[in-house]
Amino acid sequence: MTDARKEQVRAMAGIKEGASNGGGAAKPVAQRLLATATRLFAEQGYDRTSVQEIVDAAGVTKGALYHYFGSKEDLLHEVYGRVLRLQQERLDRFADADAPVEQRLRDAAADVVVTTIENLDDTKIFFRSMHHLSPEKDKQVRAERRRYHERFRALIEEGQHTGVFSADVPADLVVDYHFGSVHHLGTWYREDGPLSPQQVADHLAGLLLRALRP
Amino acid sequence: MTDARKEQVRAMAGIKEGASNGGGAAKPVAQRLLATATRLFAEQGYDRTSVQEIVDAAGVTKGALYHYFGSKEDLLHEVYGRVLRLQQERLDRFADADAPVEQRLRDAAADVVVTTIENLDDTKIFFRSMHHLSPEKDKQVRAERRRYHERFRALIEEGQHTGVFSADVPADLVVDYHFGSVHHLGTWYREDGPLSPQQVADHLAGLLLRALRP
DNA sequence: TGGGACATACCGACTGGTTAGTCTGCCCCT
DNA sequence: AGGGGCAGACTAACCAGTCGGTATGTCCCA
Repeated sequence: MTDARKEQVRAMAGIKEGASNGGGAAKPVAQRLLATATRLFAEQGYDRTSVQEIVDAAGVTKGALYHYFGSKEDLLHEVYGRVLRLQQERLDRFADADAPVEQRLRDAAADVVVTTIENLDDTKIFFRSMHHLSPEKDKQVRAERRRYHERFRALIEEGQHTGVFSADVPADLVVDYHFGSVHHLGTWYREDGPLSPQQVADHLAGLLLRALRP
Repeated sequence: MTDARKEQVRAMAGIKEGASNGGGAAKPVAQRLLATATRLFAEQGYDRTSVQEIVDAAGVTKGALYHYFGSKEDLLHEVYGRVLRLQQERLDRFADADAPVEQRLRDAAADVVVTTIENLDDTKIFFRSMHHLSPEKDKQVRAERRRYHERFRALIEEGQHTGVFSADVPADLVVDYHFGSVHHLGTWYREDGPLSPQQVADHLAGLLLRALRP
């Protein structure tokens, strides 16, 4: 299989289940491999998870994995791409809405918390294993992250310029402030804990908005 | 060398330089090994750093490393112990001070930011590689971290009970909120950036205090 | 004061095990 | 009959930890 074809297959690995997949048949192999790898990376870390472990857990062999993916690192990169696309798309939606800036920021800030918790495996991997990427892929991921960061910062600056947010703290720092708490969710949030994802999101967004009160 | 003796030597690895070390002589080997390992772990991650790399960079051989440390993991654990002891000691000092609770919380919150930045290599390792510890050491580290967390939470609860902090957000969540931003420092803070450690600390402590205003 | 007994500090070759990735070939669908 | 989709044995590299060995003290008793 050519590398270009692999690219296509990787893109398809994210498609919804059961599209062209009749009855009780199992997930397509590429999808199953990515899902299995995601879980294992989140549980044990990237370096501690061997390719053999992944294929065993997915019920296939190395031949299958290297048929669909070019390398172990490709799996990691795939996870990153998924998270980045999802969060960027959602941020854009909230930031472009027709509402006062306080509301847009609150909604965007809360939404990223909810989607982070709902994809906690992906985001755990994202924050914990970023430095395992090769220089080129790392550069690409950083560029996409910067785009996200800047969109978020623009919201805060808008509020600062129009006077609804305090301007005596750098907007950049506020972005990292909020994403620190988002980043940290993977460390402490437990599904069986006392707070629902939405409750956590409301609290964190509330704290951010209050910290920004003039 | 017995294991108990190794314990002693490890404890000494933290001593100040030049105590019984005359003239221009290099650092003691154990100290140099730990410092080198810390730097390499922070740069490349624990799993990506081989023991051979560490001893090469420190200018010794494996024999020396295993003379002073029981295992590669011991080096990691040593870094953790250093960070935990330092931060717990400082938190206790600020929390026990004779001042209004707002002031004590502000000082403690700002101090942990400054010491985190000043020991950014250690804290990078701490947050990124915690899950590389063996179950027993992990348990020990978690216990010490919980003690730290609870001391910090007590400060917030005190303020909530006396009415100087808003009580409509769980104190636990506020602790994780702040430590999220501290945790995150290793990702974005650059020594050559526009803000000094103290400035970052003042901003972050300010944001926390404002978020807690009733 | 000299010398044996023992400890410390370190060297570096070696071992057993693991790992990512490759390659050849079979099976099945079209 | 030709190629996509995989199986599974294989390889070359690497890695943590071990172990026998050496050099440099230090202590103690004759």
